[in-house]
Amino acid sequence: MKGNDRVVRQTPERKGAIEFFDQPLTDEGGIDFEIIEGFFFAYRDFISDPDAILERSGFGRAHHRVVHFVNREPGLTVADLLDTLKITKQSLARVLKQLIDSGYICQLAGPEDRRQRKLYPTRAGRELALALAEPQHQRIKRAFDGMSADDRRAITRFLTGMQNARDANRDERQ
Amino acid sequence: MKGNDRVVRQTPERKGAIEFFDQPLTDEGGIDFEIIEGFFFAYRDFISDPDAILERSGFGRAHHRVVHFVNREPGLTVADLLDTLKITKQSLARVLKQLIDSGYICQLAGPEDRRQRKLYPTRAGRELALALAEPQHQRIKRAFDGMSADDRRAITRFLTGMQNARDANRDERQ
DNA sequence: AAAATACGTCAGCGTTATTGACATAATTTT
DNA sequence: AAAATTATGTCAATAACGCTGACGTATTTT
Repeated sequence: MKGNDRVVRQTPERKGAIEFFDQPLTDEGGIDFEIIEGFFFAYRDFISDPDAILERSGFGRAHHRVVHFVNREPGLTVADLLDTLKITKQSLARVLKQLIDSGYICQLAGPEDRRQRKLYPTRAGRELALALAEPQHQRIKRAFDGMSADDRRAITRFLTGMQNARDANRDERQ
Repeated sequence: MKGNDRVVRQTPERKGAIEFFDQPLTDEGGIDFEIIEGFFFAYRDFISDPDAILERSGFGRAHHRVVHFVNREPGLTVADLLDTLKITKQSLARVLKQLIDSGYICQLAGPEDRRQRKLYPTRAGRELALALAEPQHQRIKRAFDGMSADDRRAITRFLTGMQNARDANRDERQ
């Protein structure tokens, strides 16, 4: 942190000096605040599109993720899904149950290991996934507008680079 | 959606045919599922860094956002903050109160309009904001590693393009 | 036969968000 | 000056989504 040049002292209600800062935090230590904020706003707006659709079905973001990944990889097991989402099975339980009960996802016992529940989207489930992806696709298309192939590759690289190393060995959760 | 080539029918427990899809959703309608997922994973991991720090102080993500924006724009009013965060004042209330009570943020009546509460970070507040930004900065640096200036510009453009148009006229919330 | 695994479920809790209603102080309008 | 509006604070109830702990059941592995 820089020196005290940014510090101001005042005595509100005559109750002893309170030290506070009145200068914007901009580039202390070369930190990319623009990117940090840009990421926050971009993600929030990105997620708000499907939110509006989900509301009509009485679902939330958690349902979105489940529908998305089950469509992306039909036949994945509950354990696979937990591993992808990094949540507990108790958190998944309610959401998954609702999606199954509403007919968006169905379960089939694993052919080799019958303890497993392999998850598949129904037609409604596939249509929901597509409907939810559509506005996000449009938003991405708009953001990509006028960009070169190099630029687009850079963005994919960036998104990958921002992620934690995809763990080879699953971490064991409860 | 494409034809029925991806549809499979089975009769689990002999209870009538259930239609489900067993092929991964990949590029239906040219949708960028990689980017959609990349954004999800990237943001989740990006946010997880400060989470670990916040936990120690007993704070959450909501506190993070408040501390961040108050540091970015000292002297902003409660209304400004609500407008930036797009949450209700009731949601902000508890979080802001905790930050004030813990000495991270202080309030001063507006000099022109004394109804306003202008928000400023204390020294602890500034230090917290910097501590929270640090791991995010490192992550961005890592993702940017080996990228050209053009590439980096593309990413900034992308993050801006993904955002909703910054509303000139505030929407009135409760 | 015993242990481990995959999954489901009950019960309780915390954080963050919501809506609605109302209070207070300060400013603006009439 | 009185009335209306504005900025903020607060009480109460509710919901979504995550957590931990504990236990049950079917199936597979040892």
